Amino acid sequence: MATASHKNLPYPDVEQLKARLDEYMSRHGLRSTAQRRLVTELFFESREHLSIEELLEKVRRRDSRVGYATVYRTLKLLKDSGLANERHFGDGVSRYEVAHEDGHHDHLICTECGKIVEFEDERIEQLQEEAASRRGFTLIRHKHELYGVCADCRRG
Amino acid sequence: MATASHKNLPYPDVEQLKARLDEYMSRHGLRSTAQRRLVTELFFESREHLSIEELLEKVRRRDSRVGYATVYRTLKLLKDSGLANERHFGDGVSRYEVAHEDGHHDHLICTECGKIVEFEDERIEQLQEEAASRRGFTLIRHKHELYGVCADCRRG
DNA sequence: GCCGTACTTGAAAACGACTTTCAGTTGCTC
DNA sequence: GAGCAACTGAAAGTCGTTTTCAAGTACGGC
Repeated sequence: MATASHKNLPYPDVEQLKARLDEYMSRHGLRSTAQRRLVTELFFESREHLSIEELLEKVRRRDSRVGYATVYRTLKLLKDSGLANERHFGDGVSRYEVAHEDGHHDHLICTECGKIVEFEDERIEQLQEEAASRRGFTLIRHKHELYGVCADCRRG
Repeated sequence: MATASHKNLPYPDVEQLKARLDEYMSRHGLRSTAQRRLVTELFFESREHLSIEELLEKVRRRDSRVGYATVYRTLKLLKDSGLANERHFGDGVSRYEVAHEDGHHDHLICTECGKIVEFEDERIEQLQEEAASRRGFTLIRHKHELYGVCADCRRG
């Protein structure tokens, strides 16, 4: 496993993510291109929930010739490889986040400024499991989003 | 308030819903047309989570000349009047349900057959409130969906 | 009951966010 | 270094709405 020797390393270990992607790509006969390296690196370094458009913008600051379809396809690749999760927060656009290896989290979304905060609550997960099994369902996954106004916006 | 004198009345009291809609429409200078009456009646009588297309199909069995746009606009009207809720279950189409006057519920969705079951758990609502306020958010609404396989499909 | 007009309707065009196609480009293996 | 399958960007296509527009009606007033 990668070592997090610096406290101020970008949050998910970018080098490890790159290595996992390389492994996936070679296993599937995929090629390493300048565009893919650029898109995936910027994505891995980001801690936000990016839309295709937003990531494209970041990418074009470094190389203005990259096309929308390339970012789209690269995010699809990341999703397929398990390194990215696709999320929908009800504004009609897909957003992507780096997939944590250690399990799952849900989201709090500020309806004013769009800020997205992650949260986890084992007790809620338990109650979900209970609600599902009580109704005869075997739970596979869930979607749990809380919409509200964040402290900054309430003050503002 | 409407009286539920028959036990086998369609579930949400259709007459009451119609009355609420009439009230909203006259308050907003809107007109009662044959199409609107047909669309809203079929919607109110339904206990399902209908897409525009599905409701259109029901409507056209009674009057084949009704257009998609009319159903779309009538559902928008119902949403605006608070009588319908719009939901998104991740298959790319909007679905509508009759808005219960007595609070809120969430959904369990079968990934095999698409069956949708409603559930409510006050304990989960509490924990959500707690998760939000702990992070400085004032909760406005939430979205909570559990995806799994229902008993029927597991047997099948 | 008949008018006038603002509200409605259905068909079709427009929209927005992807998703796919296609002709030209480029990693990678031999 | 050649060959070819994978990749890329631009543009076209898809899909589920959403809006436009010309023709069709409720419905309050006469």
